[in-house]
Amino acid sequence: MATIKDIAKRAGVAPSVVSRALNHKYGVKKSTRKLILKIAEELDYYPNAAARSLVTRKGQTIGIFMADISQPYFSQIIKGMEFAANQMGYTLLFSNSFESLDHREVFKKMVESGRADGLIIVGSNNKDKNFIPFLIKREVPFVLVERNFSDPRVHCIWVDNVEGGYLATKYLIEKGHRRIGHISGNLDYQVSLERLEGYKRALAEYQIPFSEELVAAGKFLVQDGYLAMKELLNYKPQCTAVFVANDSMAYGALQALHESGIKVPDEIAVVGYDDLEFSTLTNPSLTTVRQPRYEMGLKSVETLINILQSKTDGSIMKMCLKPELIRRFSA
Amino acid sequence: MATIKDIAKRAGVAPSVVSRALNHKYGVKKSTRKLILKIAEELDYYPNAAARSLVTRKGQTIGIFMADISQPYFSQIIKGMEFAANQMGYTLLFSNSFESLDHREVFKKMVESGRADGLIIVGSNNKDKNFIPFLIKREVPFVLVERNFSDPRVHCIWVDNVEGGYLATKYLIEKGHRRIGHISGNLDYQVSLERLEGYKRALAEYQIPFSEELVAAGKFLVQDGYLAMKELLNYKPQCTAVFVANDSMAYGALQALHESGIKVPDEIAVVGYDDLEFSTLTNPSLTTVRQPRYEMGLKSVETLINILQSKTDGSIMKMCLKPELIRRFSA
DNA sequence: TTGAAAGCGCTACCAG
DNA sequence: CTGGTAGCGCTTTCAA
Repeated sequence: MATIKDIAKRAGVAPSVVSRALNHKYGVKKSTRKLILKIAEELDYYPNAAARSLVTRKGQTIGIFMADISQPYFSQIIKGMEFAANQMGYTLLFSNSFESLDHREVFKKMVESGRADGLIIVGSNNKDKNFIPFLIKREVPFVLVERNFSDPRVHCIWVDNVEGGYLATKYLIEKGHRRIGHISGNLDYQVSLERLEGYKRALAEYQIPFSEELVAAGKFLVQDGYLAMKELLNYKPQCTAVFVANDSMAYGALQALHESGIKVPDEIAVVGYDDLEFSTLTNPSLTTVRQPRYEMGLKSVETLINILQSKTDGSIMKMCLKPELIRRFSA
Repeated sequence: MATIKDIAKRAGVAPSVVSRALNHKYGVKKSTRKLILKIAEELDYYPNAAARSLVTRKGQTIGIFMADISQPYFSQIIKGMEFAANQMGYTLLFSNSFESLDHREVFKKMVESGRADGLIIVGSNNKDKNFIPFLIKREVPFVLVERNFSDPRVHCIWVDNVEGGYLATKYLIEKGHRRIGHISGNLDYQVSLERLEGYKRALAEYQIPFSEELVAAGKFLVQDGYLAMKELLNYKPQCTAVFVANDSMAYGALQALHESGIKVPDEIAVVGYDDLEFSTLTNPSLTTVRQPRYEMGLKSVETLINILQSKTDGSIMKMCLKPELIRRFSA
């Protein structure tokens, strides 16, 4: 592996000159730079990341903390992140299954080791309540995705969940439904509460009384949606529509309905939330609320890199993206 | 950030002693080690990865090259990899969308920069034919996943696709089907050819003549399965079953069948390949061939780490895993 | 515009 | 068992 010294020797200059030439900095004669570039090419030179990062204390690397890379929900977020990172010459370092690991340990491995220059934290369901304050105190540059953290020093990008719940429910109401059930997510999570609030807001707007028994709680898994739907079917008079807090649970609900021989959307209409790739493939295809996931990923990385490169005026990014209703055939 | 020197100063020893104590090496008095460990704890010391990797020339990091992290197909492979890596104290560095990038450039960024100690390459559809030979010449430790590369120096882990195709087809035959269609993947890919071969082998075993017109080719996408199924429906006499080379295309096929009002499995039985998570949710749920994806990911990382740590006897791993037929309700 | 030298944090070597 | 020192490959500073 060729080093900067090898190039320097061949070119008959000092290593420092080579460094400057390679980093496109001023202070190198045009002809010398040309020579150096040529030799670097010949020697197939590529800079050693560790050496560089040791002195600059930056590795052009962003640590990503998220619950589970493998969930389809995250795929578009990752894609957006990757796009932005590639554009700006950064590398992404994933800490998968972040939920189940000790946050402080992951932090050490990522940040204290010097591997990551900054962090992006996806999701709101952190078990360590003091983790965000901890990050602030440590003065680590970081951006929160899918979470609006109230501290004014924290950069946040999230989607308006209240609006999403509102859109879904309003759509059902305008289709003529009056008895609308809701399958919520885990009520410990902020997002679940917000989508529920949107649901209530729409009902209120149309003077439809909110009824506790029309709300069944799940934990975002397919199976939960299945069980919750069964539960809702027990209440009479039966609802004619249901707004489900995420697509996975909506798949479960669709299964339950199919099993019970209930026709969708004729007898019961279903609206999901997320717009996963599979939602075009269910039977019937799922009407749902799309979150701009790709954009969230993209923006989060862009924002963080701007901070890392001090290209910001110090203002804090609080970015609330808007959800969009996607009409298909389940409602 | 505390360094090894800070600890040394406080403990009244040399930095080298601290290094040895922290790395659990011999040559440190028990009491000294204890003291050092205590101080390290107090100072919240964590080693700098760049500094260490600069001198050891190892970063405990594995580079993963794959087509697209975000495809559900890869999720289980990644999980297996993560598990093994965590166990052994290694970090995974992903190069997503490897297919569309310049392989040599990714290589530089990963290996020549010193970021990754070794590589795992997932998938067989590399556009750069000479990439594997290039890796061999460079003497980079690497493992191939989902590909049996004939060179005896290359470690490979793959699933027996011929067997998989055979299992699927044989199952249909034993259910009484005689006119069985096949929707293949892109015939440029080795896996497609192999699954097709398994299909032919099963037919031959039962003396069912192979018919070219019963094979329609797709490119592994949902839409391809949809179109291929429509195509197969044009041929009379209609087939009574179809073996589809991956689950995504099977979803498309199911859609086409549903649209045409053809009952599955009564009129046409469908078998897929991969056993994606969603395959339990289709209507009817999909009978398919499961690949041990988690295990592949796990084994690939284990193998590579063993190589990196010279824990092998130099023998080359050629590991062929067996697929398994998962019976559900589409066939 | 160039060069010499210091030093980032760590490990490895060798002498004590 | 311990300590001093060199040096990994690079950037940065300061002097020429």
